[in-house]
Amino acid sequence: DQSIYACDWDSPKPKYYVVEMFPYPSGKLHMGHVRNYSIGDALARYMWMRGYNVFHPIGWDAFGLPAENAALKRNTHPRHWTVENIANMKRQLIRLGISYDWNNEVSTCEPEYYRWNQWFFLKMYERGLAYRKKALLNWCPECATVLANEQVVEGCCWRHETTPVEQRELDQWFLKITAYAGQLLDDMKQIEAGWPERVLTMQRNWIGRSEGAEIDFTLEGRGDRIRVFTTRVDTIYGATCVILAPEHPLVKDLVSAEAAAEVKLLIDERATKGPADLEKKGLSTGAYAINPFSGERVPIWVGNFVLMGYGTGAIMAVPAHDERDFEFCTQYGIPIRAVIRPADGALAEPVKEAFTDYGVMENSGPWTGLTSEEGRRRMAEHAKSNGFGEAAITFRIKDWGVSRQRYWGTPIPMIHCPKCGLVPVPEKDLPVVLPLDIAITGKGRSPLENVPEFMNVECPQCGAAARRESDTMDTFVDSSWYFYRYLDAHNSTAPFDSKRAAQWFPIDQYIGGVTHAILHLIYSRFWTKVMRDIGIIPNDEPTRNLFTQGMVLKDGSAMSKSKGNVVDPDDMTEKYGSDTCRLFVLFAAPPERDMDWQESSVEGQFRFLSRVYRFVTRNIERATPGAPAETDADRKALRKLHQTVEKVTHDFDSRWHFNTSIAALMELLNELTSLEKDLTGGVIAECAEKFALMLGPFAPYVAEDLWAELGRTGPVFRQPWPAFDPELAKEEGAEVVLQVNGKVRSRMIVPFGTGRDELEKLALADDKVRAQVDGKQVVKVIAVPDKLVNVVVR
RNA sequence: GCCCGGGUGGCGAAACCGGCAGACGCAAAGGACUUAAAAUCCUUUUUCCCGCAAGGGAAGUGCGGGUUCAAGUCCCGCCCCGGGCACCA
Repeated sequence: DQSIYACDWDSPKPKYYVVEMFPYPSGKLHMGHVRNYSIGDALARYMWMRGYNVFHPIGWDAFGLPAENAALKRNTHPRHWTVENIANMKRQLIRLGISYDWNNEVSTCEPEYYRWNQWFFLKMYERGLAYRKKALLNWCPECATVLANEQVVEGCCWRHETTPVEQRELDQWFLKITAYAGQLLDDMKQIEAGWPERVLTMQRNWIGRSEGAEIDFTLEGRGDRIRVFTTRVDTIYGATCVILAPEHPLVKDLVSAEAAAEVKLLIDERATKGPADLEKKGLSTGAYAINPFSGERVPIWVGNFVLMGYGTGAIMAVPAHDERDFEFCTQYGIPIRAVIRPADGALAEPVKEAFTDYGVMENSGPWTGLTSEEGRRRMAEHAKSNGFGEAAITFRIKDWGVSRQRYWGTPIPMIHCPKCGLVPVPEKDLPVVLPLDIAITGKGRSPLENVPEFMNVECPQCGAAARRESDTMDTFVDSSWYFYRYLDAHNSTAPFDSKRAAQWFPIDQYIGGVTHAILHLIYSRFWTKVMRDIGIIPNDEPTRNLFTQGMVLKDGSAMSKSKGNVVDPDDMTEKYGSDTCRLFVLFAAPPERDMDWQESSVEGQFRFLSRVYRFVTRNIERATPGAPAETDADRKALRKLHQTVEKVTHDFDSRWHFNTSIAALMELLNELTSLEKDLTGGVIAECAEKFALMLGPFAPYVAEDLWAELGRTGPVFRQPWPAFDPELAKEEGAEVVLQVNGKVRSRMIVPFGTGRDELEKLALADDKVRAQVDGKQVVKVIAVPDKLVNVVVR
């Protein structure tokens, strides 16, 4: 029964659909996956029947584990994939009736995939888009490893809940996604029609563009300048101090030894507390800075709420017009001075709370009287022409830290030479592959460092003894471009064929979970832009349309192994079969909505499929394809059939609400069974055939079976999608609802297209309408042809 | 705090452009078939009121207002649930 999708690369009507696969460590699918796949597979089968060649490939995000490494199958990282697990998963997919082009399977854990990851990395390194720098990172002393921000739970390690996380400064590799921040934002124009609004909003917030100015304050007594970023230059006459982030490089110079200890405390405390429950704290450095606009001398403070990673790491505090500054300055008795008044009000003094809206500038020297908008623009220009600042745009997004001190991941292809410094691995030496014989302890630095055969190399430049970089790449690197590799999974001279990519990209439809809105979906957009700049693809964006399905929830949260709330589809398929299982998840809710796990309606889906099967098999003797319709029942059945085809086709073409498509099929079956004894052979044949075809995308096995029962050959998804005849689908007449004062009182059947005047006349002649209208004055009659008549009385 | 979703029967849901609220399914109740059970089929099923009945009436889509002949749908103001971001200067 299993059909494998094939792909004709030169198809005139190619469609490229990618359905997200997020594999499950044990090699088992859970119901969340079944839902994703049922949606994607139904769509793929439908598109196929509509004459598109659908490329519906499969990939394994293998977390960098070499597939051939039998020694590592167990007791390594729980997310590891193994050969057996992948094979097991394939068996499960086949059992669910989900088919793929196995020839284009991509495994991101294979050396060939490493090769191209590394190739891209080196291209980026050449262009200055990959760089190494010291950065502060979360460090768990117990695990002796770096933690991602998401792995820090309430200041402690996720695995050691009582061990506070420390901040350590480590050399790490970064990809310069910030260089593309503007494009990532601007190019949203190209995709906003096809992406869900909420994903775009999340990305917009994440990129966090803000327009303002950078202004230099001069350090009193030294010529140094402190550059601050502000979105509100217009408030600069209200700046009553300058505040530096604790990590700001100037802080060391400005504070005494004992104050330095306090600064360290500020840094440590911030590392262990979320911003929400961190009080604003700070200390004065004793130094002063000169406001370049007013010439005023203001104190320099250090504040724990100023972030080194955003803007310049220094701010001018304007307590009268910024809530955070207000809070800080009130606490330390720093003066508060209002310089913006509401456009229709007076300057609020004394200042009781920050006024953060735009207004009119006051007490601002020559700028007094300007609006905030004008002030922002003109003061930035002024700063620029006088050499103490300029208009500036700042982004919230930070460079992508790709270093991982883990075994599972593509080795970063760099060499540390004591003489030459950082040396890239020459392209001819790629791929750098992971050693297979390795002990994973879960402790200490990367386990790779304990493997001399891996670590010790000759410097490609000078030949001296050198060491490899032991960091591996974040596995999000793998997922950033896997869907390009699908097009050309076995290419060994390039990541993929550029002509093919130009033909197939952007992806027509990407289907995945919303959980990746700001991780995977932003990284893959970035990667596409880099590949475009390298010159191997023409497109700016990877995906024209994105569909985010809802999660499958159990006990209020998404199914996941760590929560221990997964439901195994095996039990259901064991009992009812995979078609029932698929039908069930599709019927329970429309695909974009979260779905709370409730198994109760599964019986209904099973009954439905059984009834379809019985209806077809018990009537098969009578079916005479091509015979004309004879009875009234025939005509009714045909009408319902064509209405159903219309409905299901429409659902597929517009919004994929498969729950209503399935409901329509159920209605059709109900109608057919109630008319059954009066149906003649021709209609039975047509209905059974089209029913099987429409069932194909949702319940492929039963559909194939019925198709064979009907004596037809060839797989259902190779048949053309059934057409409908709008004439046959038409009801005999329009049912018009008769309302009096907006309440339904009666209804009537009239020929389609009956005019307004005629409708009004008929309505007013209706007994039930007359009973309501009697003795009252008819004020107005609204008639909507083929729909309703509303008689308004007083 | 800000930004997205969502709130409709006992339950999952439908109503796509402002035009019959509750399609379809589950569960429940009653009935048919059966020695019996399972399976299957039929009937009822938003709530309340009037009626022996046929039938009729009223209310009803989180809450309060509004627009309209007509509002689950549009507008204003709230409440609750879920998600994302959160000292971003």
